[in-house]
Amino acid sequence: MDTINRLTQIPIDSLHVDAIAVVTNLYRVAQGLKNKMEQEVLAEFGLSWTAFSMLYDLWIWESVETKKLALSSGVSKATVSNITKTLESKELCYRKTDNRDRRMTYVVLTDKGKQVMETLYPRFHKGEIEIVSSLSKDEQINMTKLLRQIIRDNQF
Amino acid sequence: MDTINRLTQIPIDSLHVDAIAVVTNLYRVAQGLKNKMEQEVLAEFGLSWTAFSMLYDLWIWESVETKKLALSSGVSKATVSNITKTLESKELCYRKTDNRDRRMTYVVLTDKGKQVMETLYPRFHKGEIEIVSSLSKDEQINMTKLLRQIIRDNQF
DNA sequence: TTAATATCGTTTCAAAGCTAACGATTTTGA
DNA sequence: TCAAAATCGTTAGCTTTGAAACGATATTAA
Repeated sequence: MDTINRLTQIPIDSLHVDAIAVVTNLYRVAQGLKNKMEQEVLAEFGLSWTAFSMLYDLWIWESVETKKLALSSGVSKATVSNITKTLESKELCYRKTDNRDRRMTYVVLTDKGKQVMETLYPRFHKGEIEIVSSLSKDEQINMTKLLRQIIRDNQF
Repeated sequence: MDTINRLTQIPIDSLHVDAIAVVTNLYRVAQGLKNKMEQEVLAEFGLSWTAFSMLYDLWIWESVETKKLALSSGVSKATVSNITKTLESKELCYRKTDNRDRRMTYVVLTDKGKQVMETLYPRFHKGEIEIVSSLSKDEQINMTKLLRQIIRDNQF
């Protein structure tokens, strides 16, 4: 077969249609996920998806290094700097430089931040459940397995 | 069982851990995907992920209504307006108002835009393949099936 | 010891992105 | 027919985002 795709000029048998489908649909779901959550849950609290994601980390770990926040949320350290500044102005967290290594900064959750998460999280979780309720429990587990495989191999 | 999660105060049997895992890992992969592509492929062409996504639509359909671009990319119409403005300044596309309904605007790919896509797309596609190569062909197909299920049920 | 290198977080600047308000156009309904 | 409502894309004003440059601190190497 020497059939050539009209647009890409790539031979059809070397065009990985399945790979395209995975990437396209993956991003579409993530985008929909983010938009839905921001509009239906987070807007009321004046939080962006990333801001929530950081607050969540702080909720779990109490205090987290700036660098770890960036890695965990998949954004640049500049973004972490900006967002924690916003969160700090809302008194949801504060910054604390490490005395042992004064280059490092810890971000710490305030009591107010904790209270916000306690009322916010149940609603967020409800949204999560709604979104993936299209899948059975087994399908959810399988999906997670495949996603983790991608994360591991690409070091995301 | 009346065990209560320490943080959330939600009874453990009503905390849908599988749903959390799906959402978390899904977003992480999408974010990694976007970052990798923007850094390794798109940066060289001065294009963002969304800008590329729109150019791709234009490449396939030649001309697309602004509204459809927004839906397809999952961004607001204001963003489409901004990005097409940027693309227009780079002479990769131009705008054309519909004569039948003068409220509507079509975005059309220029020859230069077409040329850019012809050299850019093969590289982008290579990146796509790399990223999902962790999965077998069957796993890719299965993943797409599950993702489409979510998209359909949530109307993403 | 001290100069070079590395690491960390912030700042700067530009683009991306959203909501809301707006003007222009079309459709609807009385 | 013609005012009210709906629809479309842009603009205004804002936050988010990242690359690069920057200062401060720590580590390494000679």
